[in-house]
Amino acid sequence: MRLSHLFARTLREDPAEADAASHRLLMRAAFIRQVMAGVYTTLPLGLRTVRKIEAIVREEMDACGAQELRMPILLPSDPWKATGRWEAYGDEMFKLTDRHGREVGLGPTQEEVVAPLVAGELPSYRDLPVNLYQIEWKYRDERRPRYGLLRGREFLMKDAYSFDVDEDAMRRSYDVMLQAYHRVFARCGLDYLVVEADPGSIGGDVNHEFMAPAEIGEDLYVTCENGDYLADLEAASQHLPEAASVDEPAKSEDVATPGATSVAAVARLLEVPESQILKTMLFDAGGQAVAVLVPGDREVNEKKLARLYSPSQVRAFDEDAFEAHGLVRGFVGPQGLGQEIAILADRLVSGAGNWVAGANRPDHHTVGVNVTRDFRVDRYEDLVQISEGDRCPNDGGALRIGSSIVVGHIYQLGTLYSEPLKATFADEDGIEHPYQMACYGIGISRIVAAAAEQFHDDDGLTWPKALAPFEVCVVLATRDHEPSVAQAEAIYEGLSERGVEVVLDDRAESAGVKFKDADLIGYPVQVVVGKRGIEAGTIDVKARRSGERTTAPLAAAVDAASRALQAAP
RNA sequence: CGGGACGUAGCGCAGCUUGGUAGCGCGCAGCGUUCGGGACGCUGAGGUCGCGGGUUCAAAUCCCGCCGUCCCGACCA
Repeated sequence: MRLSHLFARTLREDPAEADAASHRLLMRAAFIRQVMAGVYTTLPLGLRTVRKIEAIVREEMDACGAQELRMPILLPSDPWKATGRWEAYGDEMFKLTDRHGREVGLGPTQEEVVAPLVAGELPSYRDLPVNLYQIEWKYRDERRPRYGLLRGREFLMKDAYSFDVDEDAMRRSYDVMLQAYHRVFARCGLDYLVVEADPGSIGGDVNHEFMAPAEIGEDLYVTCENGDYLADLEAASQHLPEAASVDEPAKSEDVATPGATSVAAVARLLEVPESQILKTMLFDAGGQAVAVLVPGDREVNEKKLARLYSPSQVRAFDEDAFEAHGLVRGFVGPQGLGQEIAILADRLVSGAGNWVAGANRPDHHTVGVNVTRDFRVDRYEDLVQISEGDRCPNDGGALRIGSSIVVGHIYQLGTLYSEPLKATFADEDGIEHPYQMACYGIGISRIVAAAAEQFHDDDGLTWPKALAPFEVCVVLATRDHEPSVAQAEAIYEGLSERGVEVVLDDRAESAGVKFKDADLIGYPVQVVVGKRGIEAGTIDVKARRSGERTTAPLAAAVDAASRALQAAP
């Protein structure tokens, strides 16, 4: 490819709407252009990177026996109503009406298509297992699309679905894919982690998230400073601190705290540490009122709470709920709460006493509050969000919180979808059973953004060679010097013949522009051919990521470039 | 959905407070010079000032409504 012919106009300045590094640089380097919020055109350079990721994914999927097919994006609503997801997905699913007034949707994921398909084709246990995958655009009407390709309303995803006769077989299929996923992300050159995570709305039991650590990432994970613990923040637990020696229970009495509805305000007013305040959070769990007690310097992890009450939905009390229970928002304490409200406390609460809690009347708190004497706890559970510095459950080391981008997520679904969809096979005795399913997603377009987040510097992108749109750029750093032009052409041809993905910057631009563009686009290796070098019989090779520059004899130019590429990450 | 900001040439922005001929930089076109880290000079093209309504002799500028984009929050494979 010659840059003079490539549809790729770089931007000198950061686009106003781009904030995230990946968004900014993918725009500037002419990989993508925005069409509307969360929807992008993929330009030729961007598409080459996408195709490389697709190729890696295809190879690994095919190698572990999965078969590629293509399912529609435009979907009938009926199967979605059968699984309850037409409602559950809500406004996040794009829904439209065809000319006959029938409801149809754009696919956010494809269980509802693949399960009936397999049921129609593979009616017998003899036909199983099978694993089907596709690489196709997905549609989700995100409440807030953001950060360019990181959270779009349209995104490219590899989704796979395995079908097995029983749970053991399903777990075997799952493990094969788990290993394939490791190979995919390793081959992409990404820094990544695997953690067991919260199942979210897809449901199912076991699931693993593949996370690419990046500052901008929205998914938090927890590690131990000693490297022996790794978990999704939503699932992380901690080693409980030694129970502090509790002072003699003090006399409990009400104090006026006008307007102090927040932990911070109460702490300031009464001059006590936030950790001494007993925070009482109220939730509705499928009609059951639940009070959750945590120390004031802690947050409730709603996902942990939700798991205790699954499948009921857990949501924070709204104004009406406070009123219905006669509670004063901002001044709630556990003292005297009726049996109709379940009282859950985090395990941290058991180790301390003489709390400051809401007095259940406006503008008052109660000090010297102690469990049993002043309030009851129905259950102690692990309910707090882990914070930086908490103790590792394995060795007590300090826990650290990191942010990451989820680039892959795999789930053991069991019969969650096959059952409502009546997707069944006959066993040896002719008895019908729902398939044991598992599903496996990789965000292809998200990997582009995640890699850009992980691999860039002040000058632009620094792709791993597995993902770069081209491996080598031959920069012709002169316009009129005929011998240089001829040598650049020769090196370009020589690299092409060796199968290197090479681009020749033969544009009528100044050398400075070409250098800046080469850095911005992030080819792993640059070969600089100019008058100065050619007259001395040399060319220069620059490794983009390391910045290392070497000068090589002109006769060995192709070898030098190949070596630099070999050495590049 | 709640809070905030922004919308003026392909891109980045000024002008708006205090209404009166629509500007700057980059990019683009032509000519010349230059030619290894976003070159220089001269000439030139390019804008319903997001859309609709209102106030006014006069609106990019003031008022009302709508649309769009981004950021924070809530939510989320």
